[in-house]
Amino acid sequence: MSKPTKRDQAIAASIAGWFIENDRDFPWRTTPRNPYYALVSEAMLLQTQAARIAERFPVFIDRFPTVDSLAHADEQDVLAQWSGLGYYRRAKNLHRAAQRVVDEHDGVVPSDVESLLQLPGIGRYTAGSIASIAFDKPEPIVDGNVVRVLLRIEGADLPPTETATKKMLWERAETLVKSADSPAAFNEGMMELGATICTPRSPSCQECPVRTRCKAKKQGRQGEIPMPKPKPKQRIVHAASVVIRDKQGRMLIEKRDDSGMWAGLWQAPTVESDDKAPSKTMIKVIAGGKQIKRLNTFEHQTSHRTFHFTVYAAAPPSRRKAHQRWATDAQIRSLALARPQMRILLGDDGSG
DNA sequence: AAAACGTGGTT
DNA sequence: TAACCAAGTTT
Repeated sequence: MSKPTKRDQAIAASIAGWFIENDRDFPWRTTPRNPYYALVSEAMLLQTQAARIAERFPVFIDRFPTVDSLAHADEQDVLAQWSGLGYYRRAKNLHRAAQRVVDEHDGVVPSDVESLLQLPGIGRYTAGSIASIAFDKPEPIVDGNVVRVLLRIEGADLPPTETATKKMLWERAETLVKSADSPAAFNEGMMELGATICTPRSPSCQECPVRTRCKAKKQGRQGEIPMPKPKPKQRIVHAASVVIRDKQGRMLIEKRDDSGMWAGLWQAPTVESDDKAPSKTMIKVIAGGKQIKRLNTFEHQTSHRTFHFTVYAAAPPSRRKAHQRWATDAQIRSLALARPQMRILLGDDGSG
């Protein structure tokens, strides 16, 4: 770590001071901060905008108010609380992390980065985040917001995903957080600044607490920094799901594999195929051999795939397959479902 | 090192 | 509208 300059100290003080006056009111921002809330909110916030989590966090906490309650919950119940949020591995990791906190740390969320890093789903960012925000320790954090803010402040036209760039950013973050009076306010301030002022496009530089010290602004290049990230390859997947109700109105559902996309979540009987839509024969097989009727189609976008879903209806088979079960609407609402299946099974398109 | 992993907001 | 990207981690 390099020695902080006068400019570094001024930047750290400006951003921490700005945050104290301009923090948004989120349910995990209690006074004082609750380390369990930090654990849960950080898991939810990975790659997800804070405004979206604001509605889901209180519901989750209502269901699992303490580390202990989360540790003793069924994994399916935790996953169910995650329905529609995506990256479902975060929920499994959070659940396991809570169990480890109970088993190995007497139910107290650890405050040091070393211990935090041992917990599943907690990497360098999250460990630093919990240590600094919940415990006010001078630990650096670098998330997408911090990358953008720091590269702009330095006017550094560097590829943000390169190892050398990341190394430099972590060092700058460390220098700055160690020169801040409140590491918590500085780190949260960096992210808040990136989320509300120093936005990816059309940043509000005139409202920025470090506008006089920002090299990108000085050069008028805040719109070009950071360079865009390379985007992942997209695959097209065709999926057919069959809605099957028995006489009592229950629906036939099955559990997905424990690995890969939507691991361990529930769905209507579904086939997927890469190149072209699944054959009618194949769909009838998963429908239990009865005649099928096409209901509707829709697209679903994920980070690496475009799904073309076709939804069918079929009469109930005389006998369900071993891996399938019948479930009432109420039961289905309490299961872990990915967005497309919420739509298929519950008629919930996510808009409400 | 690169790919997998979800879903929705913003411009 | 179609990019672009969000409080990243794991394999």
